[in-house]
Amino acid sequence: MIDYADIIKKLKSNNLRITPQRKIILTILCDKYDKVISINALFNEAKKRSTSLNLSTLYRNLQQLEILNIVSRINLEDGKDYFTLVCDESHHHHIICTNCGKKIILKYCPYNEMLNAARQESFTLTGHSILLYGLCETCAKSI
Amino acid sequence: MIDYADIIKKLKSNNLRITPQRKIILTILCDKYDKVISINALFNEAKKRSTSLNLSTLYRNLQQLEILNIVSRINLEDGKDYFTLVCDESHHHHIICTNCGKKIILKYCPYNEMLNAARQESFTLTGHSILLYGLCETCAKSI
DNA sequence: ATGCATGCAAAGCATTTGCAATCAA
DNA sequence: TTGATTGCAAATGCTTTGCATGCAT
Repeated sequence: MIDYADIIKKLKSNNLRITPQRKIILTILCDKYDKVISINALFNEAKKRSTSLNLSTLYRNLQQLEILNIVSRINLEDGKDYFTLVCDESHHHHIICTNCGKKIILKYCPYNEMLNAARQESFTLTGHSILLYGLCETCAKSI
Repeated sequence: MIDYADIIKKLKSNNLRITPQRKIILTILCDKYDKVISINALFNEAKKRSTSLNLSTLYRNLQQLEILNIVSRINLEDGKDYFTLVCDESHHHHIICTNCGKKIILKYCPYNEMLNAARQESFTLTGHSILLYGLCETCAKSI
């Protein structure tokens, strides 16, 4: 699993500078490595930790981190984007807790079955998106 | 499959009035019943057909039609919303041509397998979204 | 006649961008 | 030193809303 130090290396090797703003963004994402987090939640968390961070800086950084495949952007059913550290580079999908954002890697992917279904309709598949919503054990108990 | 006349009935039974704007929106959606269409494309098509239609009227109508389960809103990977007539009320997913918007009903749904995967992680599944992207036969040939 | 629907303009909201100042390397 | 990065403010783009007018029933 990728950790903070690895990410810093990856940034350096891409000629990106290690600024206080980048550090705080990455620290928060690492702290919440098993959750997805919205831009606003990330921004508020950064404010709590009393580091100067401008919203546009946050947007710009998330874009860069996404391009470097350090974070991934997940569009949930509420229409908003959420972010999370990429922690498994092999093909997978997610189960996400709609209450706390906890994410689970779902290795299962019905790609072959879908491919067959697509072929029957003469479609050439180029991509797919699968997202499961639910409640994690903790949230299921507390709600 | 639901057709124009059915939709008009459904609108009337819900005390919605049959205005020229509603007619043009529904006519376009019926003409393109096998495709998804973006708000802008729908708006431009309406202009072509030379009927007065304001963008906010379009937004308002699409919201109402969605609530009545006459159209469904699909959020594609480009982040934009697309609309299409609901033409099969039973559970299904879609394969969508990224070139022309053609949609195919995909009856296949790996829900049970996903349920098992979720259980293994102690997640209670509450929803899922599956979307396949591809090229339809026509577009695959022409690109 | 009634009140739902529309057009218009303004407001809202999330995100992006231009630019000068700042700072990491 | 110098070029990447930031903060700020303005701009952008999409969607929603308030309100007076119009129109379907």
